[in-house]
Amino acid sequence: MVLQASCVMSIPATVSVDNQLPASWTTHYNCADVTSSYMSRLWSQDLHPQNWTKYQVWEWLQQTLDMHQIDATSIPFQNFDLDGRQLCNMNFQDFTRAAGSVGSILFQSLTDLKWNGQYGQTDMFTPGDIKTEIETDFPCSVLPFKEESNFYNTSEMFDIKSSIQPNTILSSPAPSSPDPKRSQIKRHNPRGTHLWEFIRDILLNPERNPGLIKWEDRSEGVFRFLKSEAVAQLWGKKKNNSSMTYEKLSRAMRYYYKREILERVDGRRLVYKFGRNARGWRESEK
DNA sequence: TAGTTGTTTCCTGTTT
DNA sequence: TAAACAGGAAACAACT
Repeated sequence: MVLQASCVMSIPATVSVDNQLPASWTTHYNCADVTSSYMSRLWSQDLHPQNWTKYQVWEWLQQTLDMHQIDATSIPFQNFDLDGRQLCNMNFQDFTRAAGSVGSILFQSLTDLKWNGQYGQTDMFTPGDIKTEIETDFPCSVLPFKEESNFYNTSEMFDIKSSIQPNTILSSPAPSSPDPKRSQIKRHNPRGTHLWEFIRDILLNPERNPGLIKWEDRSEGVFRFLKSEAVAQLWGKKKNNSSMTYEKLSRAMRYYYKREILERVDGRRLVYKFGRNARGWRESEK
């Protein structure tokens, strides 16, 4: 199976198959409704939560935690040694009992999956066919912009981390539960979302970012900046850098050529192309 | 504490 | 002539 574009599982290539529990979904939506819609898209094409195996429950659990940037050790995984049917039978109180303050987030996520999905297929993805990517964030770029500015309003972001009480440290993992060490794998992504991912996610969500960047050739990954300075300011806003300009942004973009995240498009101004190391932009990755 | 990474900033020269 | 491109160099912050 393939996942939604921009939502690529992140598992180091060195991790063996049986280790390929959700190691690092680095997606970090900060807005609950966006998160839920994303999760719906992510899972809806596969299998109703009722039909999940224990493994799939853990997959969902960890992905949800990663999305909210919640340390996986902050909830006792052994409390989720359940299959999908048991999980779906849990009510809100059960979730808060099992996961403390994180329970409400998990409940919300599951509820959304249960009601917003389109199920019926039975080819739930297996660890082996999950595309791997170490540092993919699904950034906040899909957050709705303020009408008047088209820019992020970071103050509106839902900072779930700050609401988590780290008082539910996993004392001992359930024998078959995801390895907490694995969930603590650190990725070198000091500033959160990478620029190219930020750009990618604007492209993937044009309805939320009208007229900033557009695809020139979707299948080839060619895109063009329509409002280069606006994108730069948007990026600056995200990075809390009011002095960001397109000139600086484009310099950062050019560094991606060497890493083959972007390819040069000669002779065309404001046009870039995703390279072979850019993930999550292809329609086939959806 | 040093090294790494991913920018950010500044700059000069070139191309469109 | 302005805007954009190209890329070197140094700085910076977060992280390993």
